[in-house]
Parts: sequence; C-alpha cells; structure tokens
Amino acid sequence: MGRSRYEEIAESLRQAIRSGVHPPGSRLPSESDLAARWEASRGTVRQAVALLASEGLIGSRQGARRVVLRQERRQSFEQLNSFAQWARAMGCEVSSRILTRTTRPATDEEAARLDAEPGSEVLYVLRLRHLDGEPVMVERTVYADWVAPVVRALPEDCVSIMDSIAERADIVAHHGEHLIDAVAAGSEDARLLRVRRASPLLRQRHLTYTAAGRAIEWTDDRYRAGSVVFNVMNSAAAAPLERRAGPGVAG
Amino acid sequence: MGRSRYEEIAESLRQAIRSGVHPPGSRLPSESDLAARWEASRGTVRQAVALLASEGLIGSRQGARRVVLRQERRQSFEQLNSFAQWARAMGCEVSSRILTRTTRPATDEEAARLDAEPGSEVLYVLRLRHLDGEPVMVERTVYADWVAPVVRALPEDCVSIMDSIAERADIVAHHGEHLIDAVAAGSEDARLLRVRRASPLLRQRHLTYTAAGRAIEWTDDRYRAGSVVFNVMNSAAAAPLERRAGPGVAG
DNA sequence: AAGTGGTCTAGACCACCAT
DNA sequence: TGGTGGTCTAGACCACTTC
Repeated sequence: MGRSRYEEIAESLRQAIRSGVHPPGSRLPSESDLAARWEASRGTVRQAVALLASEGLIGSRQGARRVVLRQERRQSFEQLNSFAQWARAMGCEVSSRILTRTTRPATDEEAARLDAEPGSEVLYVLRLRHLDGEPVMVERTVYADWVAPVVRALPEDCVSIMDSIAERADIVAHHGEHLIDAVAAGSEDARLLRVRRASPLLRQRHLTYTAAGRAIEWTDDRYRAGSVVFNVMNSAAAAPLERRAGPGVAG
Repeated sequence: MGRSRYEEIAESLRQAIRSGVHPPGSRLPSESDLAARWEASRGTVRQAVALLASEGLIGSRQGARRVVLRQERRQSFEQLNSFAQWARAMGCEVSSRILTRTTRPATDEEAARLDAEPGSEVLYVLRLRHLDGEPVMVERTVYADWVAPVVRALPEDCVSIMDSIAERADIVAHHGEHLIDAVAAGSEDARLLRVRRASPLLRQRHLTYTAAGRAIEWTDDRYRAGSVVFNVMNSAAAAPLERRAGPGVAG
C-alpha cells in the first residue's frame, strides 16, 4: 500500500488504543520510545500522534506524557450523513420503507442545489424510517440523474441507500452541507409520523457530495420532536457549526 | 510576547490575506520563499501554513502552490455562543430585555450541568431578544453562583451578557457544548414570541465554559420557526457535529 | 525540466512536568 | 533533576504540478 510511514504508525496506535492496550486515561509511550520502536525519527512520530490528536483520541500537555482520551474515533460525518449508520452505532433497531419513487423535472431550487440544468429529470424518493419499531423520520430526497438508476434498482426496505450505492456503483459520500431548523408538520408528515398536524418537527436538510465535488442528493429529513438531538462541541480554537438567518429575518 | 516563531509568521500571513495582499483565489508564495523572507527554516514555515489551513484560510495540493480560500477566519464559535455577536455580524439590529432575574435553588439537572452542589443557589434570567424589532428568541439561563453578582449588576437592556462579563470581570467563554432540537411552544414562549401555543420552535441548549473548564452558564434558547437556521459543513476528514438520541427513543 | 509541496532524518535548545 | 513535549534547524528524496 502507498501509505506513508506516519500513517502506518498512527493506524497501529489507533488499533492499540481501540483494543485496550492503551486504555482511556492511560499514558502513551514517549515520542522517543515510539521512535525507537518504529525505527523512525521523532518528527515522523510527531506527525502520527498529531493525527490521533486531531481525531480527538489523545490529548497532550507540554512536559507530560500524552494521555488517551477515547477508544473510538468520532464518526460524526457518517453519523450526520447516514441515519442508518448512526442508528446502528446507537444500538437501535432500524428499518425503512420507500413509499414513493418517481422521476420528475427538478424544481428550480433542486436544480440549483444539485448543480443540474433547470427542469432536468431527478428521482424523487419519499421514505419513512423507524427506530425500534416507532416511526421517527420522514425523508424526502431528490437524486441527481447520474445516481438515479442505482437508486431505482434498490429494494423498498433498503436500510441504507448511501451504503448500497457505495457498494453497487462505487459512489461514495465525502462531504456535505447541513441546514438544521424547526418546522410544523404538514398533513403528510403528521399522518406518517403519527403526530398532530402543525406539531413541531426537527428538520435537517442536507446536500451530499462525492470527493470530486459532484452533488449526489438533496434531502429534507424531518424528525418527530424528542426523537433526536443534534450535538456540537466547539471552542474558541475550532468551531464548525454556525447559525444563519432564516427567511423570516428581514435583510 | 511569548509567541512562537511560526505563530508570528501565521499571524503575518493572516493579516496579508485579510488586507488583500493575497486575495482569495491567488497563490501564496512558496515555502522556500517564505522561509527566506522570514529567515526561518522550511519546517517552521510549514507549521505556520498548517495553522492557516486548519482555519480554512488556505488550501493545498501536492506539487502546486498553496491557494487562498477565504479572507476571514470563520468565527463560528462566537456566532454559536453569542446571539449578539452573531446578529452584529449579520448586520441585524439587535435588542434584548431581561424580564426576570431571580436567585433560586438549582434543580438537579442545573446543578449537574453547572457542576455545582445540588440545591445551591443559581441566578435565573429570562430574556427576550429581538432582531430588527421582531421578537425572535426566548432565552432562559442559569448562571453559576460565582458569575451571578456580575450578571445581577447588568442593565435590563444589556445587549450581550457574555461580552459584558468579559469586560467587567474578565470571565471569558472558551468552549461549549450545544444540544439542538425542536420543541412545541409553551404558553410563556407563545406569549413572548407572539406565536400560537404548541407551534414549532428551534431549541438550542448550551453549556458554556471558561478555558479552565469551569461552567459559566446553562442556557435554553428557543427561536421562532423560520428565524434562524443552523449550518454545518462536514467531511469524511473532519466532522464535529453529531446526532444523538432524544428521550423519546427507547434505550 | 524545473518548481512545489509531502515526507523523513538527525540533530538541538527550551519550557514544563514529575519525582 | 531527569524526562517529556514544543519548537526549530538544515539538510534529503520523492510525487506531483506547471510550463
């Protein structure tokens, strides 16, 4: 494999941490120990531990050994992009059912989001998702034309569309943009989620891209209030989430 | 100042970018150029540019010069922690009014969040916040006892409590945890925000800490639907926001 | 082919932590 | 006081981009 030396060292440390060789709270070997063991220079070892630090696995203080903070890398990208992967990680039983799957012209907003020609064909999918048997989320997605054939071929009860198209067509989600707000349940939402009309829903709209920057899908997910909470940790040093004005605020 | 060499170089580059010497889209000088100009080694220059890259200001590809992506560092920490600072950055006219300010024993949850003794005194503040004259958010905050005296002394129409206590008592917010979900408006919410009871609100609860890890406040902010949207960009490489199960999901 | 960033080495000094 | 991480240097080779 074309992996660099420091990535090898990082991966080995990651596995040692995950497998309990270095449990959370324990101190990692010193840089010089690691350098000696791996027959690498101290600089290379520092690149490796910097990588683990950026993943939140270890912490450091000048003068003291590095400390193990967590065993698992936080997989929040997957957790934010894929309901199925998140639910699995939570240990919940998840099921899904595609209710509608139709090809239709894109609306102007959809075309703009997917960076497609206005009025070009998109695949619209309406899907209801359950957690431990309870209906929890209504998902309305439009897929770009180049992904549509793969999605059209999937079974109705496909648990993870993203995982499936990654397997079948090697189309992999790489990054995304998410817009989170609250909306009132429409009549379709209310019927599917078994809540009253106009009751509060948490909405997560997201746009998913490949590594090359090609838009895959534009989704509107609506969660029953109380079923999920989005969580952010931020600091003066690094902070990735921000607040934006909605359409209700005068410009 | 005790600043290190690479931080000096980074700060100088930051200013050059901000002031337009290196506009977005342009290419930065090469590492060797910068090293020569600063009479530093290439390694030190690399530390500096790595810092800017981590702030999202510049991007890089092997073999090509680094490219300037943005002029401003994204200040999402402030924007997420301080309504006033966010609104100011948006160019909105913001006003606030403290409606209630009482000292009372902490509930169990509040004590746990603030890491205080159960039943110890906290300062509870109810505040209504306007954007361009419209009531947009209801804020209910409990302050830890050691901050309470400063907050109690502030005027009713204080625009930013966080800014004020930073000025007056040198208590500075450094990091925080945020929980975002949707709730139905209670009768107090409805009256203050001028919406119907049970209509959807976007709720942002947050816990704010000093750099030393001392909890400053625990807040429940409720936004009228449509007034704000939270925005996240994430990628397989780095992703800070995640989804959590709410109380409604069976464990 | 020349230039550039990505990786790696083998040293060095300092500030800070542990004991 | 000795060990540790934080910073810095002056080289080197390679993969990749640019021309």
